[in-house]
Parts: sequence; C-alpha cells; structure tokens
Amino acid sequence: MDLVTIYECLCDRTRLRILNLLRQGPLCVCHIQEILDEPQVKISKHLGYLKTHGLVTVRKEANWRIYALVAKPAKALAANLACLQDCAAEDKTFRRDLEKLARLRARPDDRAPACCASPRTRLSPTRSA
Amino acid sequence: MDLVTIYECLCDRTRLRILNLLRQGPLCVCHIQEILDEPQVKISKHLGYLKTHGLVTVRKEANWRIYALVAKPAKALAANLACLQDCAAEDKTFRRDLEKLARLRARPDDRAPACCASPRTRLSPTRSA
DNA sequence: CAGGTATATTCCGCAAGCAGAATTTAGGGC
DNA sequence: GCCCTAAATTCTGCTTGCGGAATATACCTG
Repeated sequence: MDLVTIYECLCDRTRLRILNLLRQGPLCVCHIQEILDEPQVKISKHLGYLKTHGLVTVRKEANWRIYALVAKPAKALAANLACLQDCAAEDKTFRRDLEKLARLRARPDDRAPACCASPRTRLSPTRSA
Repeated sequence: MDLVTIYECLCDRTRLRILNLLRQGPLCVCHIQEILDEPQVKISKHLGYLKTHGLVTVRKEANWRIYALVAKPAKALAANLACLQDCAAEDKTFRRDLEKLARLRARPDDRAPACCASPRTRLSPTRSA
C-alpha cells in the first residue's frame, strides 16, 4: 500500500471520523450515519472511497453492510491508524463520536444487526467467514 | 493546527520527500532540488504549500532560502512526522534521498550556504535570528 | 409480488491541487 | 550598473475530490 494513498484517505474529516469509529470494531452504515449525523450519500461515498483504496472491507448481513478496518493492515497503515487514534483522543468531535458509539452499543438493540451491537453479542469469528 | 490540514500536506509524494529530508535539519532550496532531482518550480511550490500551512519556516541567507521544520510543532504534527519517518525508513526512495543528503553534506561545500553543509559547519543558533 | 428499509450509484456544479512554461523578484560579484 | 544565481509567482490546462439531489439496487417482510 502506497503511503500517499494512505494520506489521501486520511485528509477528509468525515473519513477520519469513520476510521476513528471503526477502530472500535465493525459497524454497519446506519450506525456510522447516526453517530456522525451526516447524510446517507456522504457516508456511503466516503466508505466507498475507503474500500476502493483498501483501508476497509465490507460484508453483507441481511440488508446491512458491515464495514471494518482491513484485517491485516500494511505496516504503514497500522502505524498511521495508531497515530490517528492518539491524535483523535485530543479532539472534541472524535471523542464525542466514541461516546455516542458507546451509548449506542449499550442500548437494547432496536433494529441493527448483531455485529453492530455490544461486543458480547457480536457474531463469533468462525461464523463471519 | 487542524489534523486534516496536516494530512493534506502529507498526501503528495514530493512533499513527503521534502519533509523526510528536513527531519535531518534545515536545507536550502537548491539542495532539496538536487537531492529530489525535480524541477525548480515544483520544489518551490511545494515548499510554499508547506509554509502556508505551517509545517515549515524559511529564513534568508544571502540569496538562498533556508527551509526548516517548524520549531515547536503541535502535538499532532509531531506525532505524524515521527510516524512518517518510521514509514519512510521502509521505502527505497526515501532512504535514497537520505543517502544523497549524507553524501552532499560530506563533500566540500562548493557553493551552498553554511547552514546546508555538515552539522559541524552550521551557523550557530545565536546568529540565525 | 408489493412495499419498506438499507445502501450504492449517477449526474451535476464547484473548488482545489498539480505540473510545466514563462516570467519576475531579489541578492551578490565585478 | 550589468550579469549571474536562487527562488518565487503567474498563467494555463488537466484531473480529482467533494457535496447534494435524484435514482437505482438489493434484501426483507408480509
């Protein structure tokens, strides 16, 4: 993976917020959308961008799409995602996003797929393949 | 300094190569140009971009311009520059640039300002103000 | 299969970035 | 003052990215 490509993926605030969330685990689009409070198209296009450039993967679950960070990131990507996490910890928006995520996971799962719920109810790894 | 701004500065290969060099210390434009082997306009414009966005500073020395990384980078910038350095260490081009720089500093200083020469001959900090 | 929800795609207009050619600015040496 | 070198700026054309509106696709439910 090219270093420049990584930075290109990182130079949009919406994408940074998405990656910050995905660091906590896989998420379906609707939950990302809810946390970021941005229009559906916007979220979808940025997720598409990240997927095209190899930072995230998708799988289907009923008619949801579950996005996750790539399983085995290249060294450069791993380093930069770690760096992003550190930097995000100092930023109000990123912290608020994580808080929203925590609240969303704590509440009884209304309509979302199991994998988006709290870690306890997440699908077992053996089934996700 | 905005995190997105930092990443925008990092998402061009030429700028990454420049920043990688500047990590070793201040450099005049002509030396950057020589090491990167890129046209003068290109180097100049990318240096301007980095300056505009607060990643580097300039000072004059005769009719050279000496560029340097900002003296007191924000935490996010420092973190990302460190990360870049790690990533660059794994890339052939970045390594070759550093080798060229080392060779350039080792050779008798033909025409360049003192500050671009080997660390021993660099201007003392007290004079640079 | 009709209707609903979740998500992606297409189309459009706009702004920004990049590269190169040519020109300009600024300082130094004679 | 003239010429040389170092570096920046301007102009142009091209490409990419972003956002939003509208539309399409896919899957589920009854």
